[in-house]
Amino acid sequence: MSEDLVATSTEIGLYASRLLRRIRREADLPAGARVLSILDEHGPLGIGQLAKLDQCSQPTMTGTVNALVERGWVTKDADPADARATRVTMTREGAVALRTSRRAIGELIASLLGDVEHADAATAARVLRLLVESPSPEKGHR
Amino acid sequence: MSEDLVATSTEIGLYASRLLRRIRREADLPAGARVLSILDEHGPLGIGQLAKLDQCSQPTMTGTVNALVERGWVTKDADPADARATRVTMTREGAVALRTSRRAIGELIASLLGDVEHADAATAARVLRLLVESPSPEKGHR
DNA sequence: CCACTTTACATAGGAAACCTATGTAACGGA
DNA sequence: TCCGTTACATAGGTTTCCTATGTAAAGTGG
Repeated sequence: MSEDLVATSTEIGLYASRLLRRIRREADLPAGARVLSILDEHGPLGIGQLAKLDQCSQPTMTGTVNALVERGWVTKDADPADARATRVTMTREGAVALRTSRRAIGELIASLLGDVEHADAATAARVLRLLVESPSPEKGHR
Repeated sequence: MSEDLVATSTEIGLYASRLLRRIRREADLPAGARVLSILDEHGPLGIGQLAKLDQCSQPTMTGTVNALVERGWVTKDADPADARATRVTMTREGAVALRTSRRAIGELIASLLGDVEHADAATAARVLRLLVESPSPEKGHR
């Protein structure tokens, strides 16, 4: 593995960390925003499925979803086929909130990007997506 | 402002958020790692200067530095020229810890990158750096 | 049809990494 | 010398995550 690549990767980690704090401060990226994104993409899902897709623990997702319910951005209904399960569905207010949040963050980042080539921004987005979605390197046996 | 650009920017924000959580879980990126990076780049600095460079509040930096002192990764000495100020200096153990942490994160990300072109990874790093370092868009007056 | 495991969530408790507001002591200029 | 500024420390709170564990419904083998 090239030293250069490790160095570049280190930078990505470092800057991602600072960027997130900046977004949290200057826009406001609630934990629930990610969940709304997932529901927008996949439609109604259960708590466990949401947790898996967002790569967090199930209790964390329970809490996040409850917070979203209180805000009126999603509803929790019983799954008719399985009394244990829950179906989390985005409400119309949730869809509005998602659009608003996306726009705020998008515009913040776009303004910070300044005169960066759009193609370079797209490359960055693609690389980040890959980083998030690629499976974990197996450690040890498995 | 182009809709496409806003969409790309939104993705960058979303993926940065997920990436950071992934790094925290799979490598282990202590809050202090960023401070060590800064000290490595700039040499000994005061608390306030560190806070400014890391873009966090001064109390947060006080806490982070104290934690680093407890771990033996930095020392706090009085500034001989100013009794109020503190000089935070990285120790040899801190330098080792920084190298170790960088390597762990770098290798994690590099392995996740898989067969992404190195040039694309470098572009992503450059874009992220810009996002972190470009000044805030002025909101309103000043 | 009755244990027994598994699955889907909920609850409890706690840790990390931030923040704002405020206090204290030294510095520095009028 | 007085007073505003600067450099930190402290207090107290929030957000976002975690592990461990409990509960109830759903499958499953005998």
